[in-house]
Amino acid sequence: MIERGKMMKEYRAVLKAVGLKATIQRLKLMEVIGHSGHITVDDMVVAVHESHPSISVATVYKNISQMLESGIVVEIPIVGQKSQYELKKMDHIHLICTDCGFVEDEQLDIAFDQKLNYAVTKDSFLITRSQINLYGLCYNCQTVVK
Amino acid sequence: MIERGKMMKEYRAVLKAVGLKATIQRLKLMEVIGHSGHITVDDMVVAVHESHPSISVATVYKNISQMLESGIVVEIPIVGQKSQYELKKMDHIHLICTDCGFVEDEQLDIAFDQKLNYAVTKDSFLITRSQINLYGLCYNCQTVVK
DNA sequence: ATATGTGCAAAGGGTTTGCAGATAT
DNA sequence: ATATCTGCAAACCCTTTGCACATAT
Repeated sequence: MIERGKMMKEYRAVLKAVGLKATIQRLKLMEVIGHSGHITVDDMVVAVHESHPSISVATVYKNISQMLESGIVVEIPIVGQKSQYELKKMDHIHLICTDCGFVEDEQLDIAFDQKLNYAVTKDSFLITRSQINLYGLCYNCQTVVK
Repeated sequence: MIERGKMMKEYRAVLKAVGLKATIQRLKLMEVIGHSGHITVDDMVVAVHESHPSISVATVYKNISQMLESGIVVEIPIVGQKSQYELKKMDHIHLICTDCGFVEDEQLDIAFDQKLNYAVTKDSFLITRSQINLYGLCYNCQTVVK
């Protein structure tokens, strides 16, 4: 589990732990993802280019795939939009604004967890990961006049 | 809200209600989606072709878009897979098997709803739709020896 | 009658792949 | 030293678009 805003050294350790070499491209990528919280591939490419203009799109894709496989990055599929990606952390809820697209994290509390376990028992379904997305309007988009 | 297994006449009414003409292509599509529960675009194309071989892929895409816009069909984005689509019904939970890909519906109960409302109040976030996907292993994939 | 919808084929855009040269360990 | 990684460009999807013909109302 990685927390937001970790520094390079810690990303190095994370990569090492899953057997991936700590290349500049990978470190920049993790920095970008960690800093943003959640981000699309396109935005990753743009952001990474700011500090390392020569990184290729292919490299970004290859690395995202590897990081997904190794579990250090997680996909957030979103209705009507491209998926976003985030560094692996505790399961939590996403509040997704259908107007501006902003994604906010919300802690998944204990009562919720119990609820999830209930579903397990009931259906003989072994849950390994929960993905809770609530779509609606963020505070800004509720109040701003269009 | 549409229930699974409605017949042609009812699909006609649904289409009329949102101002879409009741073409054979659309009726077949709704039938296929309704019958399957949840289905990918590719599988829709295959299934529709069985009863109506001349329907074009472009038509399927155009119709899915329109049905999403008009709200009679809903997208289910899934981690690491293509999105699936279902006819609009009450919000519910999806149990997604990460092994065989099977998607099962689970009723969203009242306690859950209260929880969602709590998030609203707390964050001034106006929820319009909830999407809860639980990933794991279905009963079959837990027991089958590989 | 006419506004919509369909099918075709071409265009578009995002993602993947293969390979030679570069890099981390 | 060498297994792994990067960048490039081509290949590959899946999805969208434009247009002439067909269809639902």
